[in-house]
Amino acid sequence: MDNEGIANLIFPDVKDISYYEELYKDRNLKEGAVVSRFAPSPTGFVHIGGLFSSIINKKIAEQTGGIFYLRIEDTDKKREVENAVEGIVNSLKDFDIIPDEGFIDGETEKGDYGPYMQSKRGDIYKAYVKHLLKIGSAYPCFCSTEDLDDIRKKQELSKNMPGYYGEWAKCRRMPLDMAAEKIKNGEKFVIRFKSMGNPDRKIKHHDLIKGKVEFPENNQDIVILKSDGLPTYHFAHIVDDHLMKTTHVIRGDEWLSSVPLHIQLFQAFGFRPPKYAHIATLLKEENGKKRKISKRKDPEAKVSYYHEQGIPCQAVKEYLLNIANSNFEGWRRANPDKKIEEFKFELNKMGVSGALFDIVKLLDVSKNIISKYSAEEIYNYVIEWSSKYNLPLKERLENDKEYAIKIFNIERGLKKPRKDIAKWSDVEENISYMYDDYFYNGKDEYEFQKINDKETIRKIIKLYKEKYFDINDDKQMWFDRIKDLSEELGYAREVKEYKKEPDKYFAHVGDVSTVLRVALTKRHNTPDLYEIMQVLGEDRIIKRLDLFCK
RNA sequence: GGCCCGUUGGUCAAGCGGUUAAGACAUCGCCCUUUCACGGCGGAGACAUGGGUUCGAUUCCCGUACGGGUCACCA
Repeated sequence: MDNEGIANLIFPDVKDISYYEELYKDRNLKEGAVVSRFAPSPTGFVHIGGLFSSIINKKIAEQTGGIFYLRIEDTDKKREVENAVEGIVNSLKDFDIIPDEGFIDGETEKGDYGPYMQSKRGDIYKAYVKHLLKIGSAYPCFCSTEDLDDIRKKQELSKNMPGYYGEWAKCRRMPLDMAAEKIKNGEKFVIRFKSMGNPDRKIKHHDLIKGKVEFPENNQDIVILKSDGLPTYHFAHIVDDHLMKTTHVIRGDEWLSSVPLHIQLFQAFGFRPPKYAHIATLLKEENGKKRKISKRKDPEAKVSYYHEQGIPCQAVKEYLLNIANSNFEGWRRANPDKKIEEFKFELNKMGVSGALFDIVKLLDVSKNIISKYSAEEIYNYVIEWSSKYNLPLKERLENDKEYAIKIFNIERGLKKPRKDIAKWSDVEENISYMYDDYFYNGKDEYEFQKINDKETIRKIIKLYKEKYFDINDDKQMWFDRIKDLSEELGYAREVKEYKKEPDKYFAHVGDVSTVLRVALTKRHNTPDLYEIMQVLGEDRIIKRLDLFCK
């Protein structure tokens, strides 16, 4: 029995790799075009780190005139989650990340280099495993989990490097006849890569993000085909990225330490490895310590979290882009109206160590983005958001769209637009006082500021209502009248006057208008009171003022 | 523990042999002749640490500490 014999025994009906090498032609792309991919496992919804990675992958492919594709890595049946592919595609779509190839919805794939789902590529992997078997670079291993545990324990005791390698790799030296015998007897086995690496030698790797990295050569005989017949990640990566002509593998840096292995596998086939770029992990702070954002513990790990909060996708994207290339912020300031696509992204400008995900900063980015939307756009976004997360709000807005838009239009569209909405979930609270049911059902315990004596307040409001209020006044007129009112009641007409002679007055025009503001909105911090009153309209105003005139 | 990688203000970060060590978020103060927000101006706040190399190190080298990653028939 020789290598070829074992190969044929294990895979009698498998094609030669030359078939696939023929089938998948080189891509005909212009010089420098990058072929990149996002390759998640369908184990649930997209992780913020996954989004980060796909934004970068997409960007690089796009700006070089290349291809970005979506490949599903579903070789672990145990962890698979139903409908996850659809979820992934849709999440990416929300962020405007549309793959050029691969899955474009839950089940449809496009492109000439598929299938783009690993579970559908079984025969391909087998062909490549068979090839390795034939050339003596792989072998069947019959060790059970118990055997492996046993080996590990012995290694721990003798302080040897753990793993399946060298003298510990007993199946590596098994006579082929014996292996054939076991296979014929139906014994379970996996296929391992026969590593020729020597950890005393170093391999140098130039990572597009991390720069020069040196590792000992890999000497582990890792499993390439599991006993269920599916490949491990490492092996699938080699075969898929080779066949799909990936030029740049841009992935999380948890993979950095497998680079020696991957390069070795490419070499075993005589394939040219792609370029690698390893992205630093997104971290969060907890109890003063940094740690990886975890899907299980942290709600913000899930991309859906931002959706629920009503943070626009554009904001999340721009924030992430800023973490990736910190010059993005400056570019954005210089080009407030340009599309993200025009920003020139550079891998080598990425930070090598993990950044803390700063939600406060994200909200600031979001605030700025929202401030540029028109009232109509805001209305539409809020309707979209609330139809999923706040139905009563949706009904309220739709009941009187015109009124809602007037509210959103307050201090908007100016050179210095108001920036008080950071996320759609802020909106309800933000506009509540513009609606009577909220207003009258809200708390009655609200503070007037400087002027807080009930009788004085009553006097001011009554006089205002009877003598100085006219909904048809323009802004200047309106304010002049409040000044007149202030003067009539003995308050300073101008703030400056008051500051000059603070002893002469009890309060100033600002304090008087605060009384009106609080009476009309039950809060101190509101946008321009004149605009608010214009939107509220005469009836609502009179009714609210009347509360104080009894 | 082995092997990798990293450590510039509270956070994200530029700088990479000679700089008053940028900028943004957050924070504080003042101003914008009504609050808040916006905007403007200003303040406070940093090169983990010990050794080298050098005329000179935040920048280069070595060690230490701390942080992260990885060592599966998971990806």
